[in-house]
Amino acid sequence: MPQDKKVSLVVIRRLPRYYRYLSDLLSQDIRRISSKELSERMNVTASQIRQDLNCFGGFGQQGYGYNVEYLHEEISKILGLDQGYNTIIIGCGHLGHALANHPGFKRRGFRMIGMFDISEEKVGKQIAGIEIMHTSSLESFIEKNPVDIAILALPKEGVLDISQRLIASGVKGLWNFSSVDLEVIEKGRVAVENVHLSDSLMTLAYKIQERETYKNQSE
Amino acid sequence: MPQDKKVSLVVIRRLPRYYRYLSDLLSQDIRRISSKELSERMNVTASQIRQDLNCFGGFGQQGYGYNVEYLHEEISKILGLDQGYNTIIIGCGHLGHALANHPGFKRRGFRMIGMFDISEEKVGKQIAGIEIMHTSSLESFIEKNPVDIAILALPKEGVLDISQRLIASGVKGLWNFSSVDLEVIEKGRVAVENVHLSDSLMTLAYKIQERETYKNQSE
DNA sequence: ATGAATTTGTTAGTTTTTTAACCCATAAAA
DNA sequence: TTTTATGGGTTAAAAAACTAACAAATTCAT
Repeated sequence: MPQDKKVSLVVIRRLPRYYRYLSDLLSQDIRRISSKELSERMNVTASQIRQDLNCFGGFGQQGYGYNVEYLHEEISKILGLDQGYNTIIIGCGHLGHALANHPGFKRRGFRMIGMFDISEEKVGKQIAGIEIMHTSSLESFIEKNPVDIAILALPKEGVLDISQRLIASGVKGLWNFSSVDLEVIEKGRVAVENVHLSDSLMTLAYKIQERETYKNQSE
Repeated sequence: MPQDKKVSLVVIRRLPRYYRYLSDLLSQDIRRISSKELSERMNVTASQIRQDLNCFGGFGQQGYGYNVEYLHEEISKILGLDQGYNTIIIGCGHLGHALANHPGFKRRGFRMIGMFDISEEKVGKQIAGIEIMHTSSLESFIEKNPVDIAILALPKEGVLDISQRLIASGVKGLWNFSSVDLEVIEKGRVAVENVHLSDSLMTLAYKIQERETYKNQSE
């Protein structure tokens, strides 16, 4: 039964992980897998896997388990990876450069069709085969080439202005690498996914500290 | 009362965000803030802020609120940002390059002291003022220069081997950008924080899809 | 073909996380 | 100085997330 009510974000965030493990299984030529076996590989409970998948429908078979290829395909549909997304990058610093060259994206249907920067000296150069344009030509570009996703890899000072222009131009999703919480500002007007690298690093610092104190306690 | 029992990771993951907002307040010269006011800025409940902070102690004052500078300082201690961390990067591709140049890290006490790559032609070159060394000299380097954190920015094929060598050398934390779940493999032997960029992008794809269907429904 | 062993979908129970409510200390105002 | 309003800490209630349990469907071995 296909998705009677809104699925919570914690479940959604686990789907890419399932997808990843299923890809691995496929490349090992494993054709079927039970929730129990998968749960051991992933270090989660089998219950959770079954619950998660059943938010979207019954993909398995009693006594058999899940067909790896089928489930892989279904999750890709759920995530919308079969849609294809025209993607641009705003900000061609080191990070924008790295993201443009990230191998995984193209493979999953994210087509890089434009790169933008505010620096005159970068404009005209190429990154990953794409010519850098000046940010001022953002609107005219999007008008000719519909854009689904914009990757924000620019300093946070410029983010607010740019994101408003992007939304006005009809961009559907923002992948934000700057340290502002865009979803708070643009609440509901666009899909936002933040990647707060600094936050993640701070979390690591905490985990290290925690581990040290834990170690000392058990001595 | 200082931390009677283990604080859950969901709370920890919110701390960097509080820290960020407090930094902003400081730069605006705002000296005090109530949980209510902060909750409105951050789009969370005031209850949650008070609960979260009280996991670590009473930093506020009834009738007054929180002293921004003091709270900012305390959170930085909780996260362990006052410790200082010797950090190396493994893998000097585009991503390693970008991370080496990330401005926020040095400011928060993460000292980049070494970069490593397996490619002979990269060895000897400099990134962000640091000379790239060959991965084979990893152990001898760490012996002379104690390393706290290693940033893994190499293809996943090499990650398992490298992480085991890092752990054996006494590295305390791994910041993993490859698409493997290190914490599953190295369970408990080291602090791990994953940044799964592809997962994040897939989540964005889902959010876009969800928003579209939501839009259609309300028409 | 039959029975035992699997293994899912699903429901019920448990734990965790979030939100609300309230008491009392402190600050600001009168 | 007294009064009033503010607002944190804390406890209690509600909601969300997770785990366990089990009937029904299927496979696999004999």
